[in-house]
Amino acid sequence: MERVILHCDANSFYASCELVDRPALRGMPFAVCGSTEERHGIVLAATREAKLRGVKTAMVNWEAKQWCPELITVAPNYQRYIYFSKRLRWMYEQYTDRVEPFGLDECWLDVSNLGVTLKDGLRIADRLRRQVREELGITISVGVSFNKAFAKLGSDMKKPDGSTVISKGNYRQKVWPLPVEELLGVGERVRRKLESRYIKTIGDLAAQSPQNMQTWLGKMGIILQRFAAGEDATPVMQSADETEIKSVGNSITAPRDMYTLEDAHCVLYVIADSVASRLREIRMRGKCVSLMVRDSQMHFFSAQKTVDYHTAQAEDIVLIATEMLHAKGFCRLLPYRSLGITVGSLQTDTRPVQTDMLGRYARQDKLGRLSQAVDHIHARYGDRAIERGLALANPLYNTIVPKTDHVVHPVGFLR
DNA sequence: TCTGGGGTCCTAGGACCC
DNA sequence: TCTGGGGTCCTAGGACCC
Repeated sequence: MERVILHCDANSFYASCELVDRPALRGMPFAVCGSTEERHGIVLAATREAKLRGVKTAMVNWEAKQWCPELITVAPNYQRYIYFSKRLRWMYEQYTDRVEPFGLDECWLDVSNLGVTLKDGLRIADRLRRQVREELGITISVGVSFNKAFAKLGSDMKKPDGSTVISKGNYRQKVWPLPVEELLGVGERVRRKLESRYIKTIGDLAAQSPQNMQTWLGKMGIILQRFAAGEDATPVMQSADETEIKSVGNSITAPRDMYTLEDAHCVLYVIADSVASRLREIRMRGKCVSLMVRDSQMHFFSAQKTVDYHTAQAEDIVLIATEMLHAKGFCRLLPYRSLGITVGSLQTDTRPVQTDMLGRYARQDKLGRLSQAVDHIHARYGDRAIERGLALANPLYNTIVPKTDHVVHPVGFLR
């Protein structure tokens, strides 16, 4: 039996949520902007009008101001977006338990368990759109198809509030003429590679042999060719099986370049504090620490180290990161534009911890209790209620707040 | 002149172990 | 002098998504 899959995409999600909360913005040129500092901030969501006019919506602030000097910038309110995202998902789950989120504002729904046809799928899509509009005050676009890749393409076709069916009867007309980069999984690099082989449309890609694609692009090549040919068989995941978190990280482009190791150390502490506290929030610990450095020429470097214990303590993370910074010769890269730390190889903090006689266990235990106390104080009296001495010593420390400024909305890709 | 942030997956080479 | 093979883990970098 044919699958019936919907892809629902909320339009200009951040901007739409802001409009619901702040109707005064209606008709005004505004954008939700991320990051603390004007110089490095970025427009996260432009007005729907900009999107409709085909103006790209992810750009740095100065660029946005050039487009539109009277632009009103709005700080993001991720708690609200998460609230809207959950409401949306709850509405989708009234139709099926197979709802797979893709970021905050997109979901695939597999409704084939209801024994429906694509035509019925379209009716569901239209009903959903109306329901979302009436109950949440935002609009979604929906693609209806027999696989996930085409459903996603469909949801891009009638914006800001429409449904599109891509069936086995019409995909050759509707999908194959599209430029290849519209396909899920084709970014700039892959597009260039394909173009050099005269593969410009999704139809061109569908016509390639899997063997050639494998040679050119490896595993990804085969997947993409299947997507293009309408042979994507990847399932929509059950709502119940939450994807496990595999890593937690933060990175920061500081308000000014970091010229000294003291500056870098300070920023690493800010980042490690944020990562560690987020790890403790989700009750995880990790043993693989990776360090990311970007120099002032925007060159990217990274290194990682796996240690033989799991931790959720900023002190451990900073220590490991700093060791790497020196061991890999990153000191020579100063000044830095950005720094980042990610902790992976996670396990839950309920797993038993190996004790030892070298004092490490005792130290971990002590640090654990200390940070627990600090977490409590932060939760009760705010993040500024208790701070590191470093905050007094280096003004850089207080200018960046990764945990609240740069919020998480992971996108699991091609599982 | 100004170039974000968080996360996942893939790849290729190397180390290590049995 | 002659120098296996497979599995697993680690590492650095690249690509993609929103």
